[in-house]
Amino acid sequence: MADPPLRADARRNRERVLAAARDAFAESGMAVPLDEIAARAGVGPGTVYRHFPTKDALFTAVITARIEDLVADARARTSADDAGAAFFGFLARLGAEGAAKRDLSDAIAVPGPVRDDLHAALGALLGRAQEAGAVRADVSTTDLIALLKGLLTTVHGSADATLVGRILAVLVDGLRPPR
Amino acid sequence: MADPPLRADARRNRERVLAAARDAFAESGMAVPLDEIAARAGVGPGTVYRHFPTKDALFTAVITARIEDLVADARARTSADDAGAAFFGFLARLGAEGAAKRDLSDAIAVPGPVRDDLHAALGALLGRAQEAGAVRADVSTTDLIALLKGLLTTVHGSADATLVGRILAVLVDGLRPPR
DNA sequence: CTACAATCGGAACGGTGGCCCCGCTTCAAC
DNA sequence: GTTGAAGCGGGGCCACCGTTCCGATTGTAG
Repeated sequence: MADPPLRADARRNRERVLAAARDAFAESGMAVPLDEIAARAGVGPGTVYRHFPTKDALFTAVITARIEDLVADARARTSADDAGAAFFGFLARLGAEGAAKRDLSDAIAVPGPVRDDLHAALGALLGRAQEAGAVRADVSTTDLIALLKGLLTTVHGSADATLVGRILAVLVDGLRPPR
Repeated sequence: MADPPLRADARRNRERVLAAARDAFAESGMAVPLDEIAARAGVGPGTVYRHFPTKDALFTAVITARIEDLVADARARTSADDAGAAFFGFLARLGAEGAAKRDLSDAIAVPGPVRDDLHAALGALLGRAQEAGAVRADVSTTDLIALLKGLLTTVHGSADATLVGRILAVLVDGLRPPR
């Protein structure tokens, strides 16, 4: 049942493709042609398809790893700090990530397993923050994702470095319990 | 210099194309193939191009008219009510419109003349509301558009009728001057 | 009614991009 | 070294879609 181990060159190419995909997706999101990813990796398109059945699968592989990092980061915060700070810290982290890489906004916009991962991660943090009274109780994870979409799709490549901060300020104030 | 008047059938077809485009864009946004618009209008693709030089031009024609309606509506509110109510009323109106039609979210996301129109309309309302002290002074029109993007791209076709209300509640609270 | 020009329809073109096929190369077990 | 299989490359197929072209059609001026 276990797959036989990959040949050495195959493993190397797989890593190259993943690295090229990380860069390309970060710059241009899902819109980047698969042939360009292959070219950046120094392989042919056929090789990409040997390792990933579809372009979406490659995108999912790249983004899922990134989101897992973010979630691990957030989980670390959660145990140390209070739930409210963990939650808002995660939002800030998302904003910074979105400003640097274009793929997160595609990940949050397109329904699929990646979006579900992010949904789950946000849901856990949101729930704790709500129990602690740091966030209003009437917002759902779905609402939160909708609110973040605009942030992530707008901030990438903006010349204005203060943009993320201002948008987050509005979101944070709006998410706090009403007076 | 004045263009000669259109032939009767040409004028009729132009209206049919516009009506079909309104429906099609509302349902599927810019993603709808131009051939489908032509089919709905009962004309050939060539006829569409006789009246509109490009698909974008057709989209612009459809959306610009809609935004002008919204702006006129907002302007009417502005003179009657106070600036804060006019502003927040316009936001609610946008949310309702976005829930019903999918094209507004494309209009706000894609840079171009349509986006600029909306930008200008929002800017005027926002400025008045800020002068009246109803909205925090440190948000720009660009920020506002970013915040609305998520709302508009999420809300269309959602089964949850209360979604718009909850998202708007967060935005409204966040946009109010900080305590 | 005639004739001309405006208009129409839809087949065809060109570009793009995801994905597959297959002859050749390279690895690694023996 | 030999050899069988895993892996590779990239040309090419196909589907989609915006746009254009042109022969057929239809409105309308005279």
